[in-house]
Amino acid sequence: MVNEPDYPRPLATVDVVPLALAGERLVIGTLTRDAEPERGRPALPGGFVRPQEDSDVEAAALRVLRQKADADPVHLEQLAVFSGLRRDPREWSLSVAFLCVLPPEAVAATQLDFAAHDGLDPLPFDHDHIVAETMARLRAKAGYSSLPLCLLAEPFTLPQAHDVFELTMGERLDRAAFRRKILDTGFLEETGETTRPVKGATRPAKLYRRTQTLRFTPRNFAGR
Amino acid sequence: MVNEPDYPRPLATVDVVPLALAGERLVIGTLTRDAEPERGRPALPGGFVRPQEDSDVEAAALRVLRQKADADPVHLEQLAVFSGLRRDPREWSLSVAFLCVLPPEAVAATQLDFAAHDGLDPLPFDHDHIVAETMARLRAKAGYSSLPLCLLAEPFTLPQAHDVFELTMGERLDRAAFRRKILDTGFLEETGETTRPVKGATRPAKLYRRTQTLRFTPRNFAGR
DNA sequence: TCAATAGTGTCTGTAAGACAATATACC
DNA sequence: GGTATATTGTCTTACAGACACTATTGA
Repeated sequence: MVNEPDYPRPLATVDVVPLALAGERLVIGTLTRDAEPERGRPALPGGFVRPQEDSDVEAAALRVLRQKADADPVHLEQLAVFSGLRRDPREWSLSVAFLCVLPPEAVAATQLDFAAHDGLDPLPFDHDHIVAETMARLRAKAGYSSLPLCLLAEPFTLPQAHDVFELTMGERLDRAAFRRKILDTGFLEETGETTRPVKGATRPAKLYRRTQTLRFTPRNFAGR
Repeated sequence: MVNEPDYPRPLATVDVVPLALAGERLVIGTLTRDAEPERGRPALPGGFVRPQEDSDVEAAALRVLRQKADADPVHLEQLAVFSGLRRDPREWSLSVAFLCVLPPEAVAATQLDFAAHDGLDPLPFDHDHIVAETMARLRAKAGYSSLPLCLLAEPFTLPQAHDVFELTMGERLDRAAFRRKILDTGFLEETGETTRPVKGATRPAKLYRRTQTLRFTPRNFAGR
């Protein structure tokens, strides 16, 4: 398994798609590249896998985020491997892409430049493709997991949760149905606190935090 | 992006989890390793990524399957990347694992040794872990995709489809509900033929084949 | 009191699960 | 007709979507 002298090793990298909530917008973080190729252009944060430093590829992604962007994710998950000559035609490479959720504070507090996910300027390499797959994954998981909640700063209200689900799914959700369902899942627990009305006179909302589990039981295709 | 002389490149491999249907059983294919380490033990088919031969990691997986196992998959999809020192403690490596569905004929016609997925002897490296994640993925996708149909030889009957979904999901499915749903999805088309009764006297069943699309719309968490 | 937002109750249609009934083959 | 399997019909229940109603705050 270890010796295969005839074959050169491919370049192995990680690329991170940093997602965050900025007001009413879902935004994606980029960094201006400081090395060739594509030096000076914004691109997804990424870097080489360093076997001597990184215990695994997740650790490599975290290192890249911390070192290059000064960012700490709420959630990080493998998206897929993108490989071949697509990225840099000069050399075959293999990149493990990660979907990364940052807290809303990160929009102001990191080295990243954020832009609306649907208003990004074209990115170099295959990064547009990686972003598209990330958005598809996020939307899909909004259908059967609590992933969108990671975008919110805790504690949050049910209307906020409702809004972030609408945003990530890209469709209207009935308020009453949403509340019933998400409260049934056990993903939320009340903090006991409520908001104090900000703008004038409105009813205060109960505050919640996430419970541990990120996922919940998906519905079955063919019944039970 | 290309030059980073200070850091050695990790070993990049692919590992394939070959799934097939053998009678009433879901089986997994292994090969006896012909190289160190773990020489002589059965393990998942795998091999090095060869940038000069393989256009991407999917191509690498296909090459490994064809060259080492003489097998041609009906379906191949990335499962995840497993990385670090887990596999071979002697060297950090990065393996892209693939879920692979073989047709039932492959059980007799390939170099692979097949064993029931729940009766496998312990495999070397982290292969048991990879198999476990594969089975979880298969089960999950049975809930919202037509993936299990790839396990069947075409044409097939609705009772056969029903059985393979029960098998992959690990639970009983109501026959009538299953038929209603899967016919609604548009994943099946009638061939116009029917089976001829094999054992004595039974009603013939209509025969179907898969339509192109592998996936269908998942149900939404929070409604529409 | 009003305005604004949070939260609940109720009706309805759809679809899944249970299960019985019917259909079609060969003996 | 009898048996075995395929296929369909029906009833019930659960739940999502629609939507209106109530609750709670500060002005």
